[in-house]
Amino acid sequence: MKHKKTKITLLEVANHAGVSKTTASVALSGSDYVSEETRNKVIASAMELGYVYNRAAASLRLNSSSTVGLIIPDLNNSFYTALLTGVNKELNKFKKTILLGSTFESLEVQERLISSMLEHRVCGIILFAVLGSSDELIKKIKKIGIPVVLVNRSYPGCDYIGIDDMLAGQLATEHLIKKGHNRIAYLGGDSYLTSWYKRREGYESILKKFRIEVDESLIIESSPTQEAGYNSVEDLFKLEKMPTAIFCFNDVISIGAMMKLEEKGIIPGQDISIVGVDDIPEASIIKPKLTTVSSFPFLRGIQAANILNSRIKGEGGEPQTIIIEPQLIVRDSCRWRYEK
Amino acid sequence: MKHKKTKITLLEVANHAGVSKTTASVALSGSDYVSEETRNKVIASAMELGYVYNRAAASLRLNSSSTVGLIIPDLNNSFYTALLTGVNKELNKFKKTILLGSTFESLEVQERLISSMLEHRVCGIILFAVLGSSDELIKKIKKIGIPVVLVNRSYPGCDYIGIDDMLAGQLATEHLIKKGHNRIAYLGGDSYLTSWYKRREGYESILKKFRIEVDESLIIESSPTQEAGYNSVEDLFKLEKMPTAIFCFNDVISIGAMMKLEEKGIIPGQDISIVGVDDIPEASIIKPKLTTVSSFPFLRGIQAANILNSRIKGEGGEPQTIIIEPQLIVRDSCRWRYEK
DNA sequence: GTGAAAGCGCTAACAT
DNA sequence: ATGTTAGCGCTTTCAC
Repeated sequence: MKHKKTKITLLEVANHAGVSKTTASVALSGSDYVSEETRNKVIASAMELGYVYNRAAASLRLNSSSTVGLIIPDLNNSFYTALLTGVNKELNKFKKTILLGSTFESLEVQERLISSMLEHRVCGIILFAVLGSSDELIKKIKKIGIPVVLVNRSYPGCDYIGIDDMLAGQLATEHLIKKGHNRIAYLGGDSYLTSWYKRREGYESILKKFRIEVDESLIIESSPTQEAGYNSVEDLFKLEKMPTAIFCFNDVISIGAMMKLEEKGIIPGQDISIVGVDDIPEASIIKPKLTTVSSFPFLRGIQAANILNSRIKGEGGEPQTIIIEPQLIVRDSCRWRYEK
Repeated sequence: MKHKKTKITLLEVANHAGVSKTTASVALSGSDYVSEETRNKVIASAMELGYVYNRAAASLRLNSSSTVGLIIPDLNNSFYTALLTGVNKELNKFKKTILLGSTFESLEVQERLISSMLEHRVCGIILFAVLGSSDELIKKIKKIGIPVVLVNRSYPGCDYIGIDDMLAGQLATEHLIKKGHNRIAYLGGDSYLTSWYKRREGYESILKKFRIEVDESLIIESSPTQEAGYNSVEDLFKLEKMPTAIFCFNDVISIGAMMKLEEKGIIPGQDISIVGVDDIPEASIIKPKLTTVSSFPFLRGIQAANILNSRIKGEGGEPQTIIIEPQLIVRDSCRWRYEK
């Protein structure tokens, strides 16, 4: 265990097997330009010598690696973890490894992360861009020539796996209205987010459909985190008249909001109705169980990985835009409300 | 955007700046063996040409990369995500990137993952070994000569960041006993896990201390997942006499158990008391809020990253064993129980 | 079916 | 302070 064993190279394997480097390489790569017999010989030698394939060398030669960069804003939001799980699961099948980066909502970190991945010669990037990302960033990656799959925003020339955010807003709002609410807040999230804007459009369109006036004071922005959700409820209390229902930008905000409401003695699902978006695992753990609009993070992760993989293999065609239809999941956080 | 731009290499940057390749390399690496003036010239050229450092080439040359392998069993367990967050946060500081792998509790996947990371020439590995891992595995990595930090088990020659599992078991059990319980189950987790065994030791030691007989039928094994926790509660119902309290192997099991209990009309924190281990974020979201013994996953992630980093830098010394003292976090899932 | 040889982009002696 | 040079281990024509 003391002496540094000098690393075994392909050449040594070849020598040991009594073939050339080329043959050894070909044999190990599984191509069938070698006889079965030779291949077995080579494999046996590799095993015996404890050969470890050097991907750095291969990457250099090939000018591309077998790693995929995945960049998400926040490891503590289960939405992203679910996405990550999907990506991971699918990429495994293609024998690709994930180079992971969490930006923690910082533009600067995101910039660094992307540079680093480019330096690593990742063969593709799945990017959940942080709030306020410039187009420059994406342009920079595209210029290098590696495929990019976007999850939360579209950009010309990139594949995009999104949900129909407007519909998400509509589903949530309509559910609330049908439960008898007409004073519905839209809580949390940032107007810089395309998704925020679209969900708001959905929200307003339904209000209009039911001839309910849009009340700007019921639209409250925040960052898209649980903590922000918790804090932003304060703004609701400042209103002369509390809403009877809240459509939250996403589930983590819903959870934060529910906690604050409860602290203030307002019981969610009883005194006030709540709908979130995403359907993260916590949504069915919290009490009352959260009614939410699923945005299928796991599924999107799988799809993102698949599209990226086909791009990496050079399968061309126009950039794809996949818009998944969100789905209302009714649980226990909304109650009937009769006219006061 | 059409023509493939041929990649800029260090040589081209050097030429453009009117210096040699070496000088360019040294200048960019931030060493101060070049004049400030030269460095600036080189940096300017690199920027202008859009140079992207090729880590594959550097890795090959250096025979080591700037990536660290992190292997965890389950991305869907927040315990691991918290650990990951800590590792990620700390590694960022050292400009290292995470090559992530989730084994999903499969030995075979773990094997593949480790091989892959070795091929990538990661400069170190943080390993949360899956249940049933053989020593061979770790031996294999050590033979390559890269440092390994273990999180859930110790192994000669490796650093280890664990918690005092026996104490965790004691803390939980004692809390329950002091609340008046004397029929306490130990639910979930697998006896193959060192941590399971140690927590059981703690559990039994406290029972003995209070002269309560150990009842084997109250010790129920399962895999360490939420779903398993949910299912294993069934076994409790089969007993002639239900326990009045449950010490769960970890928080996800507690959560699963609580869900099942509730479905059966037994209200946790009221009809039955529950204590978990880990203190994952969900513990304070679920209702009743879960009383648990914190195992400080985030902190352990940070420490693991730190130790690994110092090993990578070649800082020697004996393998460290850091045992963090778990801490009882009292919330709402345990109630006083008076003698019937 | 197999081998010889070139070269990917970088770093680190060593020389100047 | 800067340049010359020799590989790191692999894949891939192109011969045979």
